[in-house]
Amino acid sequence: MATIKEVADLAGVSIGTVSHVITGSVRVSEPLRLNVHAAIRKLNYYPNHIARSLKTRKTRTLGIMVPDLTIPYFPKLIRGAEAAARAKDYWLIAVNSEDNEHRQRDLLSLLHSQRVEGILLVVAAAPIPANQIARMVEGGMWLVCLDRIPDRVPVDSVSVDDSEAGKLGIEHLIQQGYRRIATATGPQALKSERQRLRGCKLALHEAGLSMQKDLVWFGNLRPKDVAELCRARLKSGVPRPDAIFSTNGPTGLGVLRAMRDCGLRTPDDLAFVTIDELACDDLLYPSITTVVQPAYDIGWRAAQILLDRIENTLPEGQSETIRLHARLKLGDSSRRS
Amino acid sequence: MATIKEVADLAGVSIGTVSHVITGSVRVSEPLRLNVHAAIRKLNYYPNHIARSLKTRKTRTLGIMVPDLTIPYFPKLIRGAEAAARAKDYWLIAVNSEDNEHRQRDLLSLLHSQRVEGILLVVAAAPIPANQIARMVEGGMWLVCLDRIPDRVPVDSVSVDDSEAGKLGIEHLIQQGYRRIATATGPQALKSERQRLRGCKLALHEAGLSMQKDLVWFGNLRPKDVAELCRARLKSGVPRPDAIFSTNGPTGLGVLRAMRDCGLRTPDDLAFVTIDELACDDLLYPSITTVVQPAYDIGWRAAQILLDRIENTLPEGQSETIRLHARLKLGDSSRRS
DNA sequence: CTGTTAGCGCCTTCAA
DNA sequence: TTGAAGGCGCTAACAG
Repeated sequence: MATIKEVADLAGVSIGTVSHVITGSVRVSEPLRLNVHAAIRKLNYYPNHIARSLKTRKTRTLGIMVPDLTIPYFPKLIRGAEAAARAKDYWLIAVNSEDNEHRQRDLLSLLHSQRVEGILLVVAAAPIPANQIARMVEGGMWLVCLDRIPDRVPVDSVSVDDSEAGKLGIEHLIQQGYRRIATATGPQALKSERQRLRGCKLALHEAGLSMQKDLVWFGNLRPKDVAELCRARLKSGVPRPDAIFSTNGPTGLGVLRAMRDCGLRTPDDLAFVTIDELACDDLLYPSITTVVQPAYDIGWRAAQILLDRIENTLPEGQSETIRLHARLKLGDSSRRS
Repeated sequence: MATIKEVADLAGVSIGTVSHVITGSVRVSEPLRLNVHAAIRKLNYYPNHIARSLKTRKTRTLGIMVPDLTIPYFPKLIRGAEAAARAKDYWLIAVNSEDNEHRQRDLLSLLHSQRVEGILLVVAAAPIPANQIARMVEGGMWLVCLDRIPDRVPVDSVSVDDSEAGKLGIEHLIQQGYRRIATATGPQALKSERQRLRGCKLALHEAGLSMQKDLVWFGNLRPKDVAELCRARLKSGVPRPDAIFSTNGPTGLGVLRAMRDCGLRTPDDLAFVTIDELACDDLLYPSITTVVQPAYDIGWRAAQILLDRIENTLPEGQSETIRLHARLKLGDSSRRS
């Protein structure tokens, strides 16, 4: 691969001049500039970012780590973050923790070693190793948590207002006349899931109902597992709920599969609402009522904060906490039966 | 951020010794080794990959560029590639071209500048700038094309056997008794789409049918546009097809939306088959018959080839061309009506 | 305006 | 087994 020296030799100038042309930091006379550009093209020269970064101690690169690219929510997050990064001439590299805390640790090191200037992190759903994050921040790396917010770690964070999202869904079901509402939720290691569940409880209480123990179904983020769990609940002797509320997308998918497997139809047999849009939910018949998270915005806002941190335009010593509103998208699955 | 020098000072050794401990390339006595490790931990030291790469001229990093992370097919590709990379202790960074050729050019430069050791590329669907790719390869960058294969560029490539995939779908519909089959296809700038269409034609001919001009619907990869196109076709005076075959996922989504909007049900009103799995297609009612591409495998194989190139274990001067088989996944949407 | 030069942090001979 | 030193390719003073 061509180096700046080869370009300089071919153009008959010094490497300094080539560098000036490339960075545009110093004026260079037109003829030399053209010479240099010609040489660059002829040699198919690409500046070595690695060397540049070593020198400037800047990479203009952000990292984003998500648990699973195949959950539609995360690509949306990434697109939002990417747009914000690009607008400030940063670029974004994405990596995948697969909800594995060891992999998360390794990838955090990797990103750190690659000297990304900041990290957008959706923590892995494992028992969250708060110290991984704390160490990172102490190590001088800017970090913004998205979507899933770790407990007890003072760190910038952007997510949907989880409690509100849960409340929104349950309130809607209550308003539609449902009373025996089951809640299917994900890993309680995640604060976001706990908060959503809290929102559900709140909504029930405000309506003079209580959250029945046998109607809270603790699942995980694997639709297959959730489906199995739900099939058991839906088949068991006890009276069926008249509605199911799911606190996240993958869990919701599992619920829907279980309903299909049990031959139950929504909303005729029981209503269904979920937090997080399911892929192609508009094509499902009947369509699904959804508490929509502003995924793109969350990614965008988080990247904004990260960039502000990097460029030092945010007051230090206090962390930003942004909670965006969820929105109810009505479908047929929660029609009054 | 701590440097190797600080670690050396704290541990009371030279930077050479620290380097030896880290790389493990030279034996270091146990006590010193422990000293060094203690210092590393105390300083929260992360080796600077940038400096290391500059020195070793190796980054152990692969890049993958896809057009759109929100199309479910691509994350699967990425996971496969990531698995293969990880197995050889490489890591993979993903970027997004948004099917924009300018962005593709910039990102290719960026990846090159970042000195990734090879690139997995799903080309943007724009009029494919073959010279972008050729230049890259001439510039000494290893490149493997996935899924969408550019014309006339000798480059390693891995994809599904497109013609076969098209043939598979149409043959199935014919076998189910459908005769008036419309084909909805994507951008013809993509060789893969042309090949798939060719496969369709082939299957029709072999069955003694011909491909009618008014039954080939040229769409794109935006479901919204496709839906509009299809609505027009389905409403127009001419007799409706008795089946629709879509040559890719996003196009297929558009077809389904159009059918829904027109109040047409599958397979009662017309049958439907698509290449590429739709998200949660098992939940759609009725379920969709799909020509499934081995997405994970494609990513995996492509990364394998790329790594083999990098490690120089593949004969030079000829390019690998891998075509994997598609598989028919039966659903209800193509039941004999 | 152009050229020279001193590192950025690390790895890797080579010598001790 | 350990340390010293050169240099990877580039940028940013600084000198000319």
